[in-house]
Amino acid sequence: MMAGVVPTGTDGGRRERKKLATRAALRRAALRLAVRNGVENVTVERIADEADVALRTFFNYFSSKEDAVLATAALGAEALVARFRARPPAESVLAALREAVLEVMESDDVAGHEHLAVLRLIRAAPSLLPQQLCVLAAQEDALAEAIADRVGLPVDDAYPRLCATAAFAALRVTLDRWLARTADDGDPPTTALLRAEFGDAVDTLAAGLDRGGAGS
Amino acid sequence: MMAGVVPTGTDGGRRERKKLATRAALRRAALRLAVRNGVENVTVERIADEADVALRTFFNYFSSKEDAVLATAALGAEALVARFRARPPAESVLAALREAVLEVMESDDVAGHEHLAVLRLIRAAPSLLPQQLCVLAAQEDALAEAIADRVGLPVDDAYPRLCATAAFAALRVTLDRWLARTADDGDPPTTALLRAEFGDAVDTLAAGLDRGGAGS
DNA sequence: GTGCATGGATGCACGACGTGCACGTTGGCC
DNA sequence: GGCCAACGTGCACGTCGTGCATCCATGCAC
Repeated sequence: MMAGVVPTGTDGGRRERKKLATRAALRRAALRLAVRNGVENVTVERIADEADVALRTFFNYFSSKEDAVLATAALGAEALVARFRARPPAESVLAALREAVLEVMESDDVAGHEHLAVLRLIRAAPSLLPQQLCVLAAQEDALAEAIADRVGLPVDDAYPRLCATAAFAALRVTLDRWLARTADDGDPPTTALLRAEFGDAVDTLAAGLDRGGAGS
Repeated sequence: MMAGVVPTGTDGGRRERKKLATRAALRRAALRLAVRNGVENVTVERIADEADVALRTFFNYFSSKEDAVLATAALGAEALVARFRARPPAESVLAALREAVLEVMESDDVAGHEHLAVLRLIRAAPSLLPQQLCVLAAQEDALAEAIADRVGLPVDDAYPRLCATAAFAALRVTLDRWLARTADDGDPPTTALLRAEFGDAVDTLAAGLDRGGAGS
């Protein structure tokens, strides 16, 4: 009965596709429930029900509900590193980084909207902060490697790591301030504003971070 | 019978002192057990026993065993901010920060040794990483405020936050690389080496972090 | 010193979490 | 069709974290 119309799928078989689908369903269920009810008021059992799998199955994919919610954030961070790698090699590190950030935030795919939701969620839920920082820290490794490739340094050099860490730090601060305006003002901040703010932060890093003391 | 020789203690009464003592006992018990048996193999109940209090009492002071272990790290971070504030106002931000870090690491008080133990512990126990990053993030606020005071900027300016975050990021990278040498070599790395490494990181931040692409 | 109010320590109970284990089912492959 | 590996599921168990009621030490007023 038409078996094998898509012999093994475009990626690697039905099994793989089902796994991916289950993981995505859990990730989205977690995000949806967390946005609707607040992270604290969501149980893992509820997430599993929403994704129509058993409680036990949830733990085959994520180790906690925070992990599931932040999987969306992790996707965004991975996308950022990928875009950074795709920037023209002639661009300087910080310029490529600035453009990569804006590409991700301006992208209209579903992941972009979900990513924004997670960022807002983290601001409202301090219990997510530790794991989010951990997600960023994990991507720092990937970014450091990408930076090392770009400038032609060995991966164990100090510069790539320092640059990657500082870059994510700047991104975190900028996003935090940008999102704070969302809370204050009614309308969502524009990507143009984000471009300006993150551009300033990057310029500050590029120009040298030090300043004299005593208000000079 | 000699009541009131130390009328209310030097700080604020017996109650206050007992609370502080219990908190310190729990903090140290958690650290000691974690170092000896590994963080994963320590239960909250064991920590409470070691500190000679009830299990329930533990949760009156800390919300998790990670919290208790990292309380030591938090002390170190607070000390760092305090030393930064105490540096001569004429020093630039990054110079004061470099000296403050070295002061903390070179201080011979007990807290210094405990702090080192925690740092080593975190490297070996990924489960502590999220909360450690959270501890640092919490101190970023205090450091940002101190930086704002030093350079004479309002606390809601972007520079103090960016600088504080980047500074902690640099500190984290440097300490990580410094501690990695401890694992490789047999002997513990010297503070002189730390001074050199963190000095380099700070110089890099001060000189401007950007670099051209294409290996130029 | 005596009684009283307050705040911390403790025990208890309960829901949630996270994991090891065994079993059934399904997909992949000959 | 038949075998095998991988996945989903239920079960049990230890741990976690918290609300609540209770007991006791402390500090205070007199």
